[in-house]
Amino acid sequence: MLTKKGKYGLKALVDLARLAPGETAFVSEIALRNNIPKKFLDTILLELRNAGILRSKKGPGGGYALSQPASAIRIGHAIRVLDGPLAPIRCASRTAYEACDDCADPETCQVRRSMTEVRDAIAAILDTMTLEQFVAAPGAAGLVEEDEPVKKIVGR
Amino acid sequence: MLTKKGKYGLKALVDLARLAPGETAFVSEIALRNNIPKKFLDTILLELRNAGILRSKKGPGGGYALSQPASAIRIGHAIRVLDGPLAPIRCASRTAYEACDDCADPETCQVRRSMTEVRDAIAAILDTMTLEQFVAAPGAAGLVEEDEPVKKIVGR
DNA sequence: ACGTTAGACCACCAAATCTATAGACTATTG
DNA sequence: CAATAGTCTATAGATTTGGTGGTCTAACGT
Repeated sequence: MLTKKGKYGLKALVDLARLAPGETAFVSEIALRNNIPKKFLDTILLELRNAGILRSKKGPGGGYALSQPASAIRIGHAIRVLDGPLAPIRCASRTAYEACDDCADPETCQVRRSMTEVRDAIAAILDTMTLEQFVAAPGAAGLVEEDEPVKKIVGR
Repeated sequence: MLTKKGKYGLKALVDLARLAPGETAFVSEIALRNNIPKKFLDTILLELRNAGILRSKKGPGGGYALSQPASAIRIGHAIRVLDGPLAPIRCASRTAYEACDDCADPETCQVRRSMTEVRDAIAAILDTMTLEQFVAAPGAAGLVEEDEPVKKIVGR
């Protein structure tokens, strides 16, 4: 499950990715633009910063910005930071494997096998997709219902 | 996330699928064979029964059995019954869509777009896989214990 | 230089929900 | 009657989703 934390984090990343290079944004701005509780966003951005995905500056004129170009940030990474492993079950995770206590033999566990398959499918998408693609998406990717002329968030 | 409920349920289904046709099993048997707390399994099997996946009979000589051949039971269905929608986020679900309250326009939400992609990938696996295949798997299916040269990203 | 102040940062708190059980009782059937 | 499914209630613990209230750092005006 993608929790609200993960979701808010992704929305914030999208927001930041839309900034002009070098520009920064305040937590309060991002919160306002995306309907995210400011304080909650505080802790989310902090985690992303500690993970090296964002950088921040204090004081007047400070704010948050991506620490790398959007093309270098993988969605899967951000989600792992905020919500933990992608695998639907721990014993199917490659980055955070942990045996179940109720399974005698993990090698023959059908549940684990199938969930590993699912995990790989998820990872194939999320670890491949960059923030750049993620932001670019309008119309490009698989999901297009109708016209939708984008809707840019310009100034503040 | 696949919760323990979902996991236990799947294990129980595997157990039942291995029975000879016409044969039934007691909750206590299944619980014992799979290291599942009996009482918890009670409620799980009940839900699977109410969903039409299992049938049960009370009294001596009673027990649980699949209500259909294993080849007709889809894993995705069982998981939805026990753990809810497959989609990592509600607004990306096709079977249980629900708009987020913080999103002005679901159509342009990048998070939703990408998660819909993920959902489709998950569903493609889980809604295709039958209990029969699930049980058959030993060694055959996609999971190799060694390093995985797998990782294929087929298009979307 | 120096205080003001914007805004990041930090620590603890708390309600709500979800998870994973347990216990006791009821209903059904051979 | 005895075995076994089914039902109801409760609950401890974890997780999620925030909130409160402050501390720290650095730019800016004077």
